[in-house]
Amino acid sequence: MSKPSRATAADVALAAGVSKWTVTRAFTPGASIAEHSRERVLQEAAKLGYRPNLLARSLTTKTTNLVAILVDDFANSYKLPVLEVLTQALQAEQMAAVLININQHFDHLSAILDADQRQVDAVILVGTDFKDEALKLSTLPASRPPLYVLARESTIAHIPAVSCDARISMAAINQHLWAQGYRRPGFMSGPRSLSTALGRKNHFMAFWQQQAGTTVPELAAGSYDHRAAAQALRAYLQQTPTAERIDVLMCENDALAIGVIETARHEFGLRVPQDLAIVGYDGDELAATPSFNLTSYRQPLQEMVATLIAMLKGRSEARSINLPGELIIRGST
Amino acid sequence: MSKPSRATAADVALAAGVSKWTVTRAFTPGASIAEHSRERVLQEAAKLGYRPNLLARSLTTKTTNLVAILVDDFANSYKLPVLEVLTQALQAEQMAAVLININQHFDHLSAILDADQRQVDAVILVGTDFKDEALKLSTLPASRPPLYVLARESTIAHIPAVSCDARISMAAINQHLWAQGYRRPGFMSGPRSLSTALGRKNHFMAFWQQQAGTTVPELAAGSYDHRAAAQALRAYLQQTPTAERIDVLMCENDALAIGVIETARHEFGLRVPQDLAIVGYDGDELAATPSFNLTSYRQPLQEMVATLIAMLKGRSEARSINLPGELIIRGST
DNA sequence: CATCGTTTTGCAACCGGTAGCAAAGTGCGG
DNA sequence: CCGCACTTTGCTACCGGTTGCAAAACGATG
Repeated sequence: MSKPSRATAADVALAAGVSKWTVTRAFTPGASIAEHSRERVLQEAAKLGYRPNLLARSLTTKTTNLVAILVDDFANSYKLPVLEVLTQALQAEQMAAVLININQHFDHLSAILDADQRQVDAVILVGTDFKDEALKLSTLPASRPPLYVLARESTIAHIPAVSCDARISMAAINQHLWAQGYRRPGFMSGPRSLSTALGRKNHFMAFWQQQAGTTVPELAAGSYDHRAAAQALRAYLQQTPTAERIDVLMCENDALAIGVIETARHEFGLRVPQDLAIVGYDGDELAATPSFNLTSYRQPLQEMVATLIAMLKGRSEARSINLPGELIIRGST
Repeated sequence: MSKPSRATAADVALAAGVSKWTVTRAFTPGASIAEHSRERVLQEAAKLGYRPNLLARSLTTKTTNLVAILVDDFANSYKLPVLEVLTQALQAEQMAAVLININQHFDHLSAILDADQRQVDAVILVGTDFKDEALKLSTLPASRPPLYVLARESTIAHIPAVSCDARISMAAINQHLWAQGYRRPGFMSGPRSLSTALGRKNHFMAFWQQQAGTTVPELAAGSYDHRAAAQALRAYLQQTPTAERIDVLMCENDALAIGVIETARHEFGLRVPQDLAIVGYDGDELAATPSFNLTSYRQPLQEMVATLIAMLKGRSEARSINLPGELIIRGST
């Protein structure tokens, strides 16, 4: 009475004078149905405001067109464009994204189990990694939804990842820094994860070791948070005499780089890039503003997302892929 | 064989030597079931990796514990903390959020219909509004999921909104500006929506009209985008002689304010706050950094979200509510 | 040990669709 | 006007749970 319950296929069938199976067919692209009865059905459906219940459909088709997106790092403003591009690309494929917030109350495992119960078609880890939880992965039911990692190299065998090529990008950055005359580089790292073994840090450090025998000091922020970056820089500057300091700091991403610039300038009065040059990674829009004017390596976000979606739609083989991005040179180096 | 299909309640029932209805009861809090058989069932369920299929459950219970979150403004970095707080609060209630990207390919109406087909329990419009689409709302089926508006006043009758109180916040800001000696204020507005009739702009302008008979010029950015803000400021400064310019600019949110600061400083060489003072709105973390050091009005995000969730869980009456925030005075005024 | 109230369990029906097959309808050649 | 192939429609069964009621088991009481 007060809540007019939704019209069902049976209601439409009655109104259109056909069986409910014919109604389903009218809403199934490519189904075998006479043109005149499809029109009749759609007309009645519109009149009754009928739209197929996707829950019921999913129950039999075993596909929900839902993808879970796991995010654990809301302090990093680059997550916003990632979410934007990802949701738009999914929606273009008639899919939708369930955004799951990973934090101390809700870990990766709970999130995957939860997503699994909701029968999502896939789980995408966005710029996050399992760390030591990787081991627990084996406790997951064998029938869990397929996992993918976006914008971070996968540390877990058999889990495909789409990321920006660390080797190529670091080569471009190092070439630029070397050409600019920098000789005392430092590296600021984010969360410690197993992936560092393959990641940006190692490629960066290997270059300087080979090229000049330099051991690059690591400033460990511990997380991709500008406050953590500030803290790590503070610690380094306080315990390092001016003469021995690095002349350029490569930051694992833009969020760190921005924290570093802020702290270097306003807390230590350093000029960027004269006293300390800074390089970021991601290509966050914020870093492009005149205040920061940060040299950064832009990740090919659109292509990465397109590649990932091709995988999960089965249009392309699911395996880890590294794509090249683009070095954007600005005033911070 | 290759894909071990999920265990169902019937499988667990067989293993535990009970009927499938007993299995359901073991997973239903407060159901009538003997303790020993509950344990037996849970034990077998664990062994088989069984977890109830939420799709099937939702089909009969008519509740999905899914909420659609509609976002149309990914350029505004304040959306990230909003999403963080919102998803966390939902997850604490065993709910999950479907993030829907509103853009030129996918408008509000399509999003609501889509969410409706997925049987979401509610739709939350985050800091967005219908504008002229409000009219089309009547074309929605009467049985659509309940709509809520977060962080924006609702322009549509009967749709509850939880927002930051514009009257109180603007009074605090105006009092501060007046006390600081500013007398020639300007106002930068974002998207034109019907809600402006009730919103920040009118409260701001009304004060200056009453207090000093001043008509406040409006700099219309058209959207909450720092580039649009830059453009609007540029247009204003270029056509206004220095002597006639405003001495303080109230921006409808922090994203605009940041664009304004950037442009004023780096493009026009203006000092903030000496040549032009700036006030923002939201309390975005980014605005707190030394580079911007923006005076802003912090929205009570946690409380707003808690209030909204109380409404949609039916714990509190669903009606529009305005909550007070807090003026944070920094160096930009 | 019969009786009665209470807890626990089983069952038929249903939620709203889809798969796959069988029956009915249609058009065309001979 | 019949037979055949092809299109269209209807139907049974099922997806994996939940609802609400009836039957069974339990346990205390007289």
